[in-house]
Amino acid sequence: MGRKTTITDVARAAGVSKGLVSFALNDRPGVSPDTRDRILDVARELDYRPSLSARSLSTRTSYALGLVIARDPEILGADPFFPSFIAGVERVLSAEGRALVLSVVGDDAHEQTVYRTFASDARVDGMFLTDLRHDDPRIPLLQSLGMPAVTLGDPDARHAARASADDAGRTAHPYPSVVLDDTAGVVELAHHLAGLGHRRIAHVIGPRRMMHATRRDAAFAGALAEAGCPAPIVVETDFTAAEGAAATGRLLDLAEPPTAIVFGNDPMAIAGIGIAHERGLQVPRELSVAGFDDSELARYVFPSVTSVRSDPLVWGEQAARTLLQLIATGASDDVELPPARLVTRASTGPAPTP
Amino acid sequence: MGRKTTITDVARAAGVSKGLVSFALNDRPGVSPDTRDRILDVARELDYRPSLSARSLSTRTSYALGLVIARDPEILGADPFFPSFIAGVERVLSAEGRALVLSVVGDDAHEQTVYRTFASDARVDGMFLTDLRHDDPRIPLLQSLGMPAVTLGDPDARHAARASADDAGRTAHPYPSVVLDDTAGVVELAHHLAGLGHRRIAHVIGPRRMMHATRRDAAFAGALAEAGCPAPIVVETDFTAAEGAAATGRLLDLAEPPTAIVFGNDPMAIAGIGIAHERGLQVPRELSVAGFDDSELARYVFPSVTSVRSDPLVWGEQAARTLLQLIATGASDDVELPPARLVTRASTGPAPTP
DNA sequence: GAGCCAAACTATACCGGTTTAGTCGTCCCC
DNA sequence: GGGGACGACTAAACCGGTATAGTTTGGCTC
Repeated sequence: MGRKTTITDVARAAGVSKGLVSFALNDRPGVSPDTRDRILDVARELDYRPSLSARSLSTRTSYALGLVIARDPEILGADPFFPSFIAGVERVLSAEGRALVLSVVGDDAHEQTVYRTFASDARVDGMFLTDLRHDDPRIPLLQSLGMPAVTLGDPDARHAARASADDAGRTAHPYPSVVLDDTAGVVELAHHLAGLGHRRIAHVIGPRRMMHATRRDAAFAGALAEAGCPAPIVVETDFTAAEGAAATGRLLDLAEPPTAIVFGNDPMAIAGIGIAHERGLQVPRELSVAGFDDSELARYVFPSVTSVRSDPLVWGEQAARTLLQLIATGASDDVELPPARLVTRASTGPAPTP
Repeated sequence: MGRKTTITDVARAAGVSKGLVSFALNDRPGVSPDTRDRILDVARELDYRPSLSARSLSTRTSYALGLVIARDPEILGADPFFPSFIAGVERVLSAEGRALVLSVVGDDAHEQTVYRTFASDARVDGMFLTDLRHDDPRIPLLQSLGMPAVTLGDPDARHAARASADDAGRTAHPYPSVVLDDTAGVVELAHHLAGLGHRRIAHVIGPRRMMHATRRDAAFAGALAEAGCPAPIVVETDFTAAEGAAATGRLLDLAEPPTAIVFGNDPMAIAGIGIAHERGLQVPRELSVAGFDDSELARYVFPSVTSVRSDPLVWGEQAARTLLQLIATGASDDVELPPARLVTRASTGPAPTP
């Protein structure tokens, strides 16, 4: 079987130089319409496909984007966020002939190495920054590596700056962000629970070093205060169902256990319901439970789980689009997605009367 | 800031030709020990890293492996198999300086395109074939594209051939396979349920076109027959919690509903428990439920779910190793992993007495 | 009709590696 | 001491594109 057809084959068949073929294919000026058409015809006929590696070498572009996930494999499996996010990214990339290079790392040290390797190998043209952390070290790292990136959420914690007098004074972050305001849904949830008469409420959040954990914590506590409720009991976890279950156990062991528990993701909420049932508590009659992300399973457990719907798929799509634009034009605006909304289901109900 | 150091820089600094540097770095014969050491020293000092794209171009190797997942994003999120599998693959690849290129596609037509594109762009050096189908069209496709691959499970359905007289006569499959015998766990499960006195048993399986679905179906039915039980009621689903729930509903509506339901994955099992509870049925007192894969959540719902533990992480590791070996040496043996084992938990119990 | 300019096209130098053909020197052997 | 073999190394071709400098062609101007 013959070799793959190269640009030289096309040039020879069309009777022109290979430089001109390159021009025609990347439709750049300097090619007469007739010639261009002829070249394109020949290329199609020979089923010519430019070699990615040759192109990468001369353009210093890899036509791929990178995603490094720094979570324990175990958690990754339980949390539906990333698969959906990836699917959204893919939807955009595959249409553009680009690929997604994925890396899953356990520890932070290894994480740095992967970012460095991706950059120095020029394996990707840009990266997605998820699970943003406070003063995220990856931002200066990527900046020093000259690697374009897009962040999921605003690395400057604009919500905090908003309260301060000098909003304009905040540090401009170097990368465009795609923001999905999760606090909106959390606030709705706080009002929902307060409205149901709950006063002793617990908030089981993800790792504090991740911005979304503290951001939601602040939003939830703030909204409860506004509604005249006491501050929630906050428990930090690593997002695993195991820690969600453990946290629930500890909360229910308190002298005055909460009447409602809000979890940072759905798997933890489902595990929480499991613990409650194990102890013979009725949900929501004796304990209300809510989750986050609104995964498929939330609808199908018993009772179905009240959750805050963030849309990882759309988030992925938009992040991919933003990153591609940044790479192509050198600049890209921040994008604000529709805020997360509360989805009320059967796991939340009126607070039990004492 | 200066350009990246290239092989020419190293050659100049070491006072040799760049060809020799290449030899030294890929430790090939024809370089004197002294010179080799000197070159390596210089390379280290200059922090030289070969350009991936340049190397790709001249060696026709991309140093990346590909995984195409043909599942609906929604299902992907619910099923923890892939994230764990990917984490396992990554563990091996990152140590080898290779990357994983991922693609998530919804429909089959698009699937073909992605395989073709990966091949014609030479974006990957080999591919993982998961969710093997009967007479899987991807095998001849990849073969015709000259793309190395490794299959998860045996595409020849050896378990069927085993029964036939002429075992040697079966078609030799072109790709090495990494087999994790899931039937062992399914058989254990059948005996477990039969031993508990269950007679009316349902099996909610995944899509029939996937080999593992029919394989497990056959194994389960066979083991039940052996144990003197009637044939199970089989329901085909798409692996979503939604269809798992729907199937459960239909089964419980039967005039003689099953006393035990076995599901093809854990999310469906959890959804099944949800439906049972919704109808006021006690699990396992009135209905026993079992899942598959033994995901984290299975341990933490109420009641905890009896499941068959397949080990996606190990599967991913081994598949990566096998594929790398195939690519490097041109041949690789099939690998047999420890079989899946039953994990008994609280969701299965004695059959209710009529 | 000489002079000029732009458009269309060619030739060639890259990109940064690998690989092959060829050069040089040294040791060995008869 | 001449010839062959071998080890160490260099020069240059090559992978398949893109980018740039240079050449041809045709039309327009005065």
